[in-house]
Amino acid sequence: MPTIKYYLREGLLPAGVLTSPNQAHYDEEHLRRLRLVRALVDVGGLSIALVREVLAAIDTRDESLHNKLGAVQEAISQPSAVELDPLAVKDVQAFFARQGETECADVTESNVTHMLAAALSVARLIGHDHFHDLLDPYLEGLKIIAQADVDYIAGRGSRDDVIEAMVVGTLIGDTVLKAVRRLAHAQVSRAVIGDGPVGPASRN
Amino acid sequence: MPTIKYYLREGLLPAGVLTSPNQAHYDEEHLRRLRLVRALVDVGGLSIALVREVLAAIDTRDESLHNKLGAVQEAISQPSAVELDPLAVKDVQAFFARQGETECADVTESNVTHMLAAALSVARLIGHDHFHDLLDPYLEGLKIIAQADVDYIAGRGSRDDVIEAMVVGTLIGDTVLKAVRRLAHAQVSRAVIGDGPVGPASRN
DNA sequence: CTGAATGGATAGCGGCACTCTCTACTATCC
DNA sequence: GGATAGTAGAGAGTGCCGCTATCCATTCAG
Repeated sequence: MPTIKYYLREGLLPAGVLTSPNQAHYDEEHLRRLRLVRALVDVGGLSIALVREVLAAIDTRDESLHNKLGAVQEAISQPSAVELDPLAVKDVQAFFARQGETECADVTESNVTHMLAAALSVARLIGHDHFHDLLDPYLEGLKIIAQADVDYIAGRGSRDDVIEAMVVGTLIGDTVLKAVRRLAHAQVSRAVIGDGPVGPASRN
Repeated sequence: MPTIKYYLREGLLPAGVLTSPNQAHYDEEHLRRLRLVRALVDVGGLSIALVREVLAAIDTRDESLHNKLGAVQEAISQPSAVELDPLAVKDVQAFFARQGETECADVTESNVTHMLAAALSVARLIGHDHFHDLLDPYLEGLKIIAQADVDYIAGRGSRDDVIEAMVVGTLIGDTVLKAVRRLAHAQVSRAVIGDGPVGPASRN
């Protein structure tokens, strides 16, 4: 309960309707919002500040869904102070070019592309200078996944539901994806070199 | 530089060879390890404690690659104190059954399955009680991705390289995957409702 | 009228990732 | 040989973040 007060103070939850100077009323919408916040924090691993940004993006009324999705994506893709390797930047640009994407002259323009370039930069730094070869198969697999995401979102009724589904689908989806990827790795690994189940795996 | 001293103290880096009581020598291997640590922290977003676990898993000599992969996966899948929804647990079990996986009687046995169950639990809590419909298409896409990962790892020479590639591929791969997924979303979104580029997207 | 509870605001706490400082020593340059 | 600069190692301190505890005035129930 004190946590809720804290969230109210931080502006993550709208203030309740004051029925009297010391009694505020919170409706179903408040509860829903609270659960969304908890979901973003617990599963998405977002900081309070980031949650605030995401909520702001959600609450902006006068934007197209497409833009809103973009805003949410920007918000949840922290910049990470890694310095970019020019070669990694080139990798990203080449990837875009291959996909017939818009030019993407400046990778740092968007947090998402910046994040991608940063990841590839670090990969290079560790000596993995062909990590970008994975981009194409990744995209191939992700097209299937993104299509499923869109279908899922489309199955939602109201506009509010769609927006929330976008956020949830993106953030919880990331976590689910991570987990299922681990399972897929385990499956393939078992098929190739396998011995015994991977599940509990002897620690230490 | 003080950070390196800190990492040494925390046991993330092996102590250098003391050439004299106040002079230690660090070789290429140390540098490589340091860069790996920075990669795990910066891109993987792991805490110092988690990095220690991952390194411990890497450094354990007497285990099969398969088990080592499992250990790393366990280490980087934080439990998250979300309480599990029994229905979500059932979803996970049904998913396993569908894939002809090992029984998976206890979801909490592995951090990975626990993570998956936790994510689905939270989804249910927010009213998304059909999120598990996404599991199958996710796996379908991820099979392509996992295959690419395995091919990538197989292209590495020494055993040490393979192990590191596993870790890097898993953790940096997660980040890359996240970013590319955003791009795929943007692509599909543009195709469906699109207007204008998503990239910079007007914030606020 | 009294006691329990609430909203609002301020201050405090615990954990984490560093960062600073201090000591004891050594290697080096005049 | 002596002054200077540099390093290892260890403990304490710092800043931020996400809460949590306390306080006060009000107010509602009995």
